[in-house]
Amino acid sequence: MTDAPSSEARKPDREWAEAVWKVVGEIPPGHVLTYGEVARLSGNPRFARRVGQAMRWAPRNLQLPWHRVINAQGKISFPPDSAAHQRQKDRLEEEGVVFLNGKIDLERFGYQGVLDKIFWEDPA
DNA sequence: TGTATGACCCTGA
DNA sequence: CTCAGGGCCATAC
Repeated sequence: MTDAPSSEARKPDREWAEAVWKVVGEIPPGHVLTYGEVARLSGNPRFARRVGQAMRWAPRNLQLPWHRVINAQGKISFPPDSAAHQRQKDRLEEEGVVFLNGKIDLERFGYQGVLDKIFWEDPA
C-alpha cells in the first residue's frame, strides 16, 4: 500500500492534536498559555505553529477553551479587526484577564508561571 | 517536486 | 516600539 490518504487523517497528527486539546483543557479560567508553552507541555516543543491548527480541528463537543491560548508577545493572534479577536478578548476579560494596551501581562496571568511557582514552594 | 501560507517563536537592528 | 530575518512543521496548490 502506498499512502493512506485523507479520509481519516494520519494517526500521529491525531494523537498529537489530542494531547494539545488536553493541555488546553487544563488551563484554569483567568489564566493563559502561549502557543509555544502548549506545544512544550504536549511534548512537542517545535510544534508551536501546529497548535493553532490542532485547535481548528478540535470538535465542538469538547468545548475547548481556545481563548486561553495566546502568542508569546502576550497578544491575540487574530487580526485586530476580526470578529474572532473580539470574541477572544471578551471571553478573557469575562474571566478577569486584563488587557493593557492590547497586551496581557504573562507574569500575572500566565499559567506556566503558576506552575513554576509551585516548584519554588518545594512542598514537603 | 517546489513554493506559499499559517491562531508561532526568537534574536537583532 | 516596530520591522526584518531565520527556524520550525504540516497543509494546500
